[in-house]
Amino acid sequence: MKLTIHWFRRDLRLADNTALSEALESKNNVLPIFIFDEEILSELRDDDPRVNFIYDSLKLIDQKLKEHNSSVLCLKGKPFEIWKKLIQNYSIESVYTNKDYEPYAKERDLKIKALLKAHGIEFLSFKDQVIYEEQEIVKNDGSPYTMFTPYKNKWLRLFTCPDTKPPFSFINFYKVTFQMPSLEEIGFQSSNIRVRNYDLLKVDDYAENRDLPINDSTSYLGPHLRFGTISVRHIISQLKPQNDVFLSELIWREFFIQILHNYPHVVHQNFRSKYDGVEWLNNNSDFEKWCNGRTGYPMVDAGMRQLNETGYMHNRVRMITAGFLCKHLLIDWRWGEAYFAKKLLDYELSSNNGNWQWAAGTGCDAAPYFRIFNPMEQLKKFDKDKSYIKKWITEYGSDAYPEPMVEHTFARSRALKAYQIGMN
DNA sequence: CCTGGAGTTGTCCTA
DNA sequence: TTAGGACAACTCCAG
Repeated sequence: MKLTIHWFRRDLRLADNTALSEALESKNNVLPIFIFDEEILSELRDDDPRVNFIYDSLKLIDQKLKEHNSSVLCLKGKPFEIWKKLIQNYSIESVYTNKDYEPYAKERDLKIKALLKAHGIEFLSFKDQVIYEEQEIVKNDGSPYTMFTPYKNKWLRLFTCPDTKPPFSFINFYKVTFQMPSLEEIGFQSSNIRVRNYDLLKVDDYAENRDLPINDSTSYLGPHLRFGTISVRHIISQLKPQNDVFLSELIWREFFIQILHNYPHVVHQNFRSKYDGVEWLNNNSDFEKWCNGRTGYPMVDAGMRQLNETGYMHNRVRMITAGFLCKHLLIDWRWGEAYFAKKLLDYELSSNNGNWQWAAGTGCDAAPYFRIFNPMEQLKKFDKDKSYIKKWITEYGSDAYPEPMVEHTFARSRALKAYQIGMN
């Protein structure tokens, strides 16, 4: 008996899943699989909360399938080796996936597609993660956008509310129940930090609250978009006309996905080489203070502590902490980017990279280099009653809280000078 | 090809 | 107290 395989990656849901729906319409039974990729996992701590979240999400899918005498086959190893074994053990006709736009994933998929092809197996991938992908929103001459506003205008001009996939019958799943390995068997243990459930109702207050870090008014959609436990089509189909500011943020997400695809050099280099000459100080002990939230600037420290303790950080505070690292401490944005990548539950290469380059002033459509946030001004504006900083800095106001590690005016003019000298 | 308007999220100084 | 301009030009993009 021939099988169709649906390979789950970052689309960890049954509802409104493009590739899965397509697979279930093929003539064969569908075996869903997931591969815990050793090459990615080996970089992580053994209590990484994101692995916990992936595991929990798979467990939910598996439980649902088990109600229908089916299951998810969970494997661990290097994807290429795993696929070699799968080809031997099963009679596979085709493999269905949702497209992934990150450099590592693109390369992985190319290799596996070639491997499958050599065995006469079809590899199909579908647009699912985004509304418009890399080549769909382009300038009239066919080249990609590098500025957000014209990109967004084109996006909105083309946009029609997407159809979500209708519910399906479970009858076409392959009727085998595999036991799911435990988290420990995968080499991980449970984490104290948890991904929170999303709340689409919060989207209504987004525009007025997005600048106020104390208002717990965020939707917490980030990790769910990252791992596909909700579909972006579903989110957008729930939006009202007055949610335009929130929609804008989803368009930013697609803007940076598109930038990463079309300009892959941004992963390691400045989008604008003009700034390649900026000499970073890259002081290790300064960096450590920033990481640990002990800079002496409460807005920066509160943000870093929120990140360290919860895996989340408010949008406004991400800008302030990032700007502080690049401008006040003159530390290479890549250091900060790597730290956020390690800690953020909603870490996404394209957005993280795009926004760090924005903060550093080296990116496409970035903040001008001379725009330097004043952390005390930001505190006055966005946390007037100091409730956010007091929430995260318990020793605030006591001797235990450090003095500012660098004086603002001095750091500001030092940064301006470094950028002016480094620019070409 | 030329042209003109515009560009996520600020801050500081001066009048 | 507050409003306006400087910061620094440059590149992008549509017409």
